[in-house]
Amino acid sequence: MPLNPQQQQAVAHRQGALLVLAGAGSGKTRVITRRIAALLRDVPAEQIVALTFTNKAAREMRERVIDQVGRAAAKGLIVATFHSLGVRILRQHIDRLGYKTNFSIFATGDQLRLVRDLLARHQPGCSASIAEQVLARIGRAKNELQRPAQFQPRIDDPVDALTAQLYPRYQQALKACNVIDFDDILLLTLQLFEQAADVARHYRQQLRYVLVDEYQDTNAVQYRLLRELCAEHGNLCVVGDDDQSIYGWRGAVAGNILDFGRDFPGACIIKLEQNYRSSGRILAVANALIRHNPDRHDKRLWSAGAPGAPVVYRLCDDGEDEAMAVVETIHQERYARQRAYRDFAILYRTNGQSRAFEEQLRYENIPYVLIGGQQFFDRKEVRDALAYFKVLANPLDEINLLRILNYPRRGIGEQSAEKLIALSLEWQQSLWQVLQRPDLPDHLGDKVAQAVHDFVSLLQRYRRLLGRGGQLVPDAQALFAEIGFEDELCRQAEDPKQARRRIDNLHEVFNALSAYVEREGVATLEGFLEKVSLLDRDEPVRGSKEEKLKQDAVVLMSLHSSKGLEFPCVFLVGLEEGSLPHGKVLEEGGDVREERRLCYVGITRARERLLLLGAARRRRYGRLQPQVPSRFLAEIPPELLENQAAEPAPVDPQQQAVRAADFFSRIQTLLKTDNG
DNA sequence: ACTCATGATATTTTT
DNA sequence: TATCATGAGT
Repeated sequence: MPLNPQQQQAVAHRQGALLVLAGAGSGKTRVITRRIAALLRDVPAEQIVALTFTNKAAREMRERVIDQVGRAAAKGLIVATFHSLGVRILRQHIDRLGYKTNFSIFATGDQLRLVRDLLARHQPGCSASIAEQVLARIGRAKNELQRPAQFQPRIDDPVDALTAQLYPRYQQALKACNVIDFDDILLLTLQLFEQAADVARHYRQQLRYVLVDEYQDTNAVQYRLLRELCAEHGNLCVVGDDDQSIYGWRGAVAGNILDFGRDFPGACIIKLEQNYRSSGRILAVANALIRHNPDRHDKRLWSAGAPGAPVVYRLCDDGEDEAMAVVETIHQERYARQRAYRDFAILYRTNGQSRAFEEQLRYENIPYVLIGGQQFFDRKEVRDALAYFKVLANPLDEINLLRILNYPRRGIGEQSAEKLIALSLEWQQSLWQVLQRPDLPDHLGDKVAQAVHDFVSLLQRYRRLLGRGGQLVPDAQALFAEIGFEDELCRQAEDPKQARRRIDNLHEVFNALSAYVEREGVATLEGFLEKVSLLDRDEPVRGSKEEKLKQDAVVLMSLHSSKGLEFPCVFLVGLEEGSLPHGKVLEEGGDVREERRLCYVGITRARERLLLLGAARRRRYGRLQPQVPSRFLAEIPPELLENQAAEPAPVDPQQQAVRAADFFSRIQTLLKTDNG
């Protein structure tokens, strides 16, 4: 299909700043990839950098560029996430900021544990749940470019007061462990550019054409980073949609995209308003809703296609009724249009809302996948396994060292661990150094000291092995066999099934490791950890979002997760005050506009059919409460919606036969797979 | 060190 | 209402 005039204009643009306002479904990715392909004809590949927010987006973008220009022409082109580019730069130059270049990256679990430890040490008797709040404030401060010195606690805010105390200590502790957290990746890269003029100059000269996808999601640090990068050449092309800015709560600054014209005077601004995804009726609803937001780049999505089926709003009695209505419609649509299960998505505001739908889908034997919730690399056994890897790569990582010190149990109890930490503080030595001291028996007793000694020599042995370029996968497996990791998993499990799952998860880590080894020319533990901690897994791991979306199953996910995806048939559920817009936002005087955008994102996921649902009553925290329909419904002119009565549609016999057939085929597949 | 009871708490999560 | 984390008790 040829490009439309606006798309062509965006592709052809060369020098200076360019903002492409790409409405939902307007062929944004095509424009970026075509533009990169066009640039590659005039500019050496290594001077072009395209930045995305997800590894998946980066991977897809690179693939699509390669499709157009060939692998050879794309060689040297940088397509990366902000974070992976940051890590790449930091691995080269972070010593200029006083860290060692073998720094490791903390996952949120590691961060939380550190904050808890600090809290226990400096503010004993604090409720533990406060740690999460403090960590969130630290994260927000970092996203807003506030280092410990700049942090301004709001008066009369106890969490802020605590954060002001802990933030500097947190940052010190990270540095002492030679560790950086996620937000540091960007913050330290910026700091590097600001403090090391030669480094900044080097990258400015190397990266002469900068492209950014999903610009509406950039935060203050990313914005500054881009300014630094483009300070000389000014060749910055950003693509995004202010109407789809839904990460404000994480520090994204919608103002970045709104003020682009002012920030980069002379910038060219192009709007992509032709939509290639949704039916006319769906677009009409989307436009009607988003009009209610002030402060936006005015856009009006339009389609050359047909108006399509009516958009339905259905007010249900309660949550269960809502779930039944959804399932009923799935049956009808499958019957009438021969749709696959994967054509349907159920979108909600909060993950907790999935349950009623899961129950109903299960009851009807409809296959479904849940996206979100606990991620693979967040599971305890996986984190424990990774903790070993992290310590082998960076023994200064005290948090993970403590995590594995007595896991699996080896007789170094909590008392002894406390003692060791105290000694480390007293002697001003890292924990790793303390563990290696010959005089430990004097402080811990012989038995414990022996256990510590065995632990240390185990780690040293494997460190030496891996340092000499041993076989990554067999060595790792040998380590876990030696420490009895799987035995520990069995011992802790409540039932054999759980044990099996956990062991499978552990094996999945090895699979990921060997996939990494196979892919990479020079495979190192550090390299693997980097991939893992940036959530960058080239092979979609079992249970990942990519993997799940491939199956033929109804998809359940939060509105946030749905951004960037599309489905023939979308159910947007829980359209009630308190759910969407979310109650927390209403209570705390939050940003209702962002909730509106969230709703808009949900609507624009639909290609052919869109159903909006809500309940008149809902169980909330165990109480049945009356619900008020979402204000967003009132913002859509009634003539654009088909109101459906609450009573379920009568079931016709033929349809019932289809349902029965579905049921039996499910049973059969179950029987087949269960035989083994 | 493990189990059980109690009580607090309850958004969204690209890296 | 469900979940989780913590603390008392074994």
